Order: sequence, then C-alpha cells, then structure tokens
Amino acid sequence: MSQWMSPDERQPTQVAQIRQSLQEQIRAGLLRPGMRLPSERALSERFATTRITLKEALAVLETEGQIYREERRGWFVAPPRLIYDPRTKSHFQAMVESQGRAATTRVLQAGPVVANAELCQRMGLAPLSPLLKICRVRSLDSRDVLYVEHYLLPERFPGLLEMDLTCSLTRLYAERYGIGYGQSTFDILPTAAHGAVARALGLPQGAPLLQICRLNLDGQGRLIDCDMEYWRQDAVVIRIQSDPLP
Amino acid sequence: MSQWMSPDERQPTQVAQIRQSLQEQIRAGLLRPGMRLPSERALSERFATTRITLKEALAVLETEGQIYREERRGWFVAPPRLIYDPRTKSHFQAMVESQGRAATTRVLQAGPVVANAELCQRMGLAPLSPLLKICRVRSLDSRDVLYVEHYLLPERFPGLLEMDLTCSLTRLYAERYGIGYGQSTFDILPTAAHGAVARALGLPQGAPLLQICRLNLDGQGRLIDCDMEYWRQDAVVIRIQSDPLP
DNA sequence: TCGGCTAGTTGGACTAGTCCAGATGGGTGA
DNA sequence: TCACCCATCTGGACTAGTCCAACTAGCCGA
Repeated sequence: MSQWMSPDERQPTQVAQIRQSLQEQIRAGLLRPGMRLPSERALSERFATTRITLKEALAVLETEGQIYREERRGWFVAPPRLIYDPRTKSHFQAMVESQGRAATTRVLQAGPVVANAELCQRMGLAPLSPLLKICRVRSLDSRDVLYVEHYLLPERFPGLLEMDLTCSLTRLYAERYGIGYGQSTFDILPTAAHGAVARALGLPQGAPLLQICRLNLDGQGRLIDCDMEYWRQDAVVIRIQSDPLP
Repeated sequence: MSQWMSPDERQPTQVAQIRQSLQEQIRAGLLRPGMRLPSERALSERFATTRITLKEALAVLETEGQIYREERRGWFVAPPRLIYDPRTKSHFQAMVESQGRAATTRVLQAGPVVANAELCQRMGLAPLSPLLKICRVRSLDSRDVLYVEHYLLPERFPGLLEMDLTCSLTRLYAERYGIGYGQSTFDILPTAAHGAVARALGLPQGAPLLQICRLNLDGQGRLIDCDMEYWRQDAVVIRIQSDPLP
C-alpha cells in the first residue's frame, strides 16, 4: 500500500500531528504570544502520548521559532520577531524602539581578559593579547533575547570600565573617544547554547541559537572591537537590503 | 555540595560528555569531513548509554553544524562551510568555484502555479496571481546542500520553461531577457525541514535548516522574482560586509 | 556481466517509566 | 508586614526496550 503513496499522502507521524495541532492553536490566536503552554506532562496526556514524543514535537516548534523555552520554567508562545539589519549602525535601543517595543540592557561582567585563540584569529591579534571584555544581556519587552560579549582593544578605550555600560557602547565610543564605525563584517550562523550563553539567557544546554560575530572597523579601517552576539533564534529575523545599483 | 559550585564546575551531563568527546575527535582530524560516524547503536554501546541519550548528543552537534544527517543513511562529519554573501550578485556556481569547490544543479520541477497567501504578501501581488515556479537542488562537492524555489512573474519571462534551467537563472535573465538585478531584500531565519524541502535534501522531518528569502528587483525597482532558499545549516556561513563610509 | 532478489543493518518512531534540581507559591513565625 | 521555609510542580536527564521502513551489500541466476 504505502509504496504507491507519495510521502506527502502518508499518515503523518504523531510528532507531526502534535506540532500541527499546536501551530494551529497559535496561529488562531488561542495561544497568544508570551503565554505559557500547559506542562509537558499535561500535554503528553492530552495528546495520549509519552513525554519524549511530546518533547520532540516541542523541539521542532522551537527550531521553527514558534515557541521558546525557559529552563525549568516551561514553554511559551514566541512574540513577533524583531527585524534586525546588522548593517545599520544604529544601536540596539534605537532599533527596538523604532519598532514600537521596549529595550533594556544589563551588564553581567566587565574587565580585562587575555584573547583566546579564536579571537586572536578573528581580530588578527598577536597571541595572548590583552582585551577588555564586556558581557551584557539585552531584553525585548522584558524578555532576555540577546547575550553579547564585546571585546575591545584596551589601548583605545582608557577608563571605559568606569563608565555606565548599560547604555549604547556605540554612543560611548563616539561621544567619549571620538571613534565611529566604518566598515563592519558579519558572520551569521546557527549554533547551540553552552556555558555562559545558556546561563545568561536561561536556556538549557544545546538549545538552538543564532550567532552573529561582528568585527567593527573605524573610518580609517582600523579595528575597534569584535562583538559576539547570541540571539534567541525565535526573537529575530535578519533583514538585509542590498545596495541599489549606482 | 553542588549549591556552592558554579554551573560550570558541576559534573557535565552524559550528553555534554559525548558531544565533547565526538567534537574532540573531529577537531583532531580523526573523524574527517564526509566520513560516516559509527551507527547509533554502536556509538551508544561504546559510550555505555542508550540510543536516546546518544541521539540527543548528535542532535546538539547537528545544530552546531559539526555533523549532518542523511535520512536513514547515517551521520557524517560536516565539511568546511561555504562562505555566502547574499549581496554579491554573482551566481551560485561562480561563488562555489571561487572557493575552490565544485557545484552542480538539478531541476526538480518547473511550471506554472498560483501564488499562495505568503507569496502574495511578500511579493505584493493580487490574490491568486499566476507565477512560474522552479524547484532546484544545488550541491557542493556532490553533496546536496541547498533547495531553492524560484517564483517568477510569468509575463516577464515568456518561453523560459523551454530553456536549460540547470545553469544560472541570473545569466538567463540577463542574456535572454535583458533583465539585471538592482536592489534585493533578504530575510534570514533558522527553521525546520518539512515536506518538499525535507525530501529534496534527504533530511528527516524537523531537521534544522537556514532559510533565506530573497526578493529581487531590477534596475528600475520593479519586481523580478522571489527565491526561497533552504540551506543545510552546517553547509554555509553568511558573511556580510557593510559599506565603508562614504 | 548485469539485473533483481534477499537478508541484514540502519535510522525513525514510539512506549513507559525513574530520579533529580530548580522554580514557585503558600503559609508561618518574627 | 515581611522574610524565610517547605511542599509541590516543572522541566532535565536518563534507562531499556519494541516495531518498522528504507537503505545496503552481497548473492544468484539469466
């Protein structure tokens, strides 16, 4: 029988059915953005299946960015994505507010470190170069969605650590040091949450993330800093406009 | 005891240990790009755990793009990523070959369709507008890494379906119709494989993918087409350079 | 030599649980 | 009133299997 059916027509798996069913409820607005889903145990009972199977369906919806997790707290319906054009030099707060949403920033850590191998390579530094590391968590409508590690050249930013680091670094660069962005390079790639990132965003280890590594140069082409951004992947869509023809 | 330990120092989970162990072997070059990993059963025995736990570790490595899956065939070590700048107007083949790798293209389907709701919205079309749909699979060093659906305005491309669609559509546009790209818009977001996409790339349902939706305008700002690209997320890194200051 | 069959292996899908750590909220005592 | 404690609930981590469909490789016969 099944050999004559295209894979489309075959009876969908339980995981697919559960995913479909939850998606429908979300699309119909019965499950609204930010709402908590019933517990995994309650859902698995309602769908007459085991927790493992149910969790697989939730994992698919998670990689699609329709729902998100908070470690040991539960599953929630994802709010609309923030539209993020990495090329605009505007800072996080301005970008968020221009889309009618609220932004806050929290500093987790700020201090000198020694560059690791990956950073030396990306930034073209000598081995064991000193750097300033600033770790921040940024939230969208009171939900933590972005963890950033900034790595700055210490010689260009004397006294920076004493300033208020919760506001835009871009503005500090410009106003206090007269340094503005020129060309930047962005590497975008999906990855999984580990260690510090997972803890900062309240994610379980292995949860999907969108990583953006930006390398910023000033107007003269000299390196300013390197930012490692880790976004909850349901919270953002990268939208880029190519240049119109000259 | 554990209450005084930071989460970093705590004994890592089995999943984390297995992930770590496999990653090390890959980094050391003992498991080389393209090589198949031992079967799930063999690995779960070797790590003295169950298949489910083992699969979870593999899933994390998959979302990190260190390994990839072929449905019912097994797990393989991911080759280096292709560097993809969506803003360069160069076509797939040229981009791949400029990085010293081999590209091929296969046409799965080509014909007229009626635009669905999502396409009407993205392309700004009237409901039920007619479109030409071309589905292609593109491979990198003989591995299928990209599934693309092109949706074109039929009135701009009479007779297109009779041409050789395995080569660059960009070139066909230019050489046969005198149409060149102007500004384009890209939406990049991680998603999960379903239906046609999963089948075309030999992925299991729910596998992580990187979706890029591009909307192409011509030099006069008129719509040319909309491409829905689905990349195996281990196969590519998006690298974008912002414009230098004027 | 080559096509087709077949047995064995692989991943896919799923069941039915256990034990634990962290988050939550209600109640209690200062 | 408010801080703290504790019972309860949640997800996290893991075990030990079963059944099935699809892929594979090797054998066999034309």
